[in-house]
Amino acid sequence: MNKSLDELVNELKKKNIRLTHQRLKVLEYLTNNKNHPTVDQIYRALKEEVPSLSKTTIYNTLNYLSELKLIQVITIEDKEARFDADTKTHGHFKCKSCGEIYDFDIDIDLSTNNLENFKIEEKIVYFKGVCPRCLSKINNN
Amino acid sequence: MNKSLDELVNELKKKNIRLTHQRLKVLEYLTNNKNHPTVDQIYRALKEEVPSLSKTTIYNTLNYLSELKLIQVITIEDKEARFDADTKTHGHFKCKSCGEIYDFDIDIDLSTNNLENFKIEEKIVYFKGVCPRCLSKINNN
DNA sequence: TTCCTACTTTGTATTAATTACAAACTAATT
DNA sequence: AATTAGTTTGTAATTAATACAAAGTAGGAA
Repeated sequence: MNKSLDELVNELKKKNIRLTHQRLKVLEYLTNNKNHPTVDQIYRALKEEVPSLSKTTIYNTLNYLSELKLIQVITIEDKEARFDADTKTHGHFKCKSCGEIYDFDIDIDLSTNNLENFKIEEKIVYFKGVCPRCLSKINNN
Repeated sequence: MNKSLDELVNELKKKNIRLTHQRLKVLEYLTNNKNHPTVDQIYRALKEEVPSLSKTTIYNTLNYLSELKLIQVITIEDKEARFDADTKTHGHFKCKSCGEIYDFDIDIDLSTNNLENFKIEEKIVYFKGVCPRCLSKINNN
């Protein structure tokens, strides 16, 4: 689902999860910035508004929210984790040229494999290549 | 492709890649152990036969071989990279209960998404859940 | 409103995978 | 056998992420 901030806040309230200023800010940032930010990006952006903010809090909050399935972790980069407020199953495409990460729909049924007796709980799909913008740049040179 | 050690060695020779004892041992280990080992597992296994072996060499070799597309890196675990001598596009299923990683075929065409103008070079598919062995254990308790 | 307490935040220290680097070594050719 | 470009090795550095304990606070109780 692509939930609004209000919907997310209501889910937290329903689950009796303490609604701290920091958690609200992180959720707000993620719902407003769908560009799959890293911990460091979130930290640097929020540090201005919340000067006391600690990176550990960002880690705590993001880990907690992803346990609660309110956000999604993306590890398409080997090094740094990225985060996505959109928790529906969808693919991520990483452009090897500009580094941008694009969402894409997985409209086919991925479950028809040789995994008959497996209980599938998560489907993670990452594609890598070159995005249209970078392709057109290359072609115009 | 699921290549034999000989085939891999021939590919290295063809590409004029220096055939060191260490590289051969790493390739040999990967072709004999299809259980997606980590750097540390490879290191500990080969250290006995090649006492001088350094972990940096393992990293160097694995990075080099994956650049050459002779092996595949699996980052289904956030922490540690795993390696696979099978370079054909296939999925990896991780059992959340026992940690085992299973290969599975991707027999459907994954390219029919909203990625019309993208140049797709790599398709990475990770599923997570519970494997049949663990499921039957749970059911028998 | 004030108090209380369990939960949260924060900063620092630590962990652990990976990379950087330079000196010693070696595969493959001359 | 000599040469050399490329490789291995060990140590040090990097860096994302976690552990931990002290200080702070949300939210309910009195």
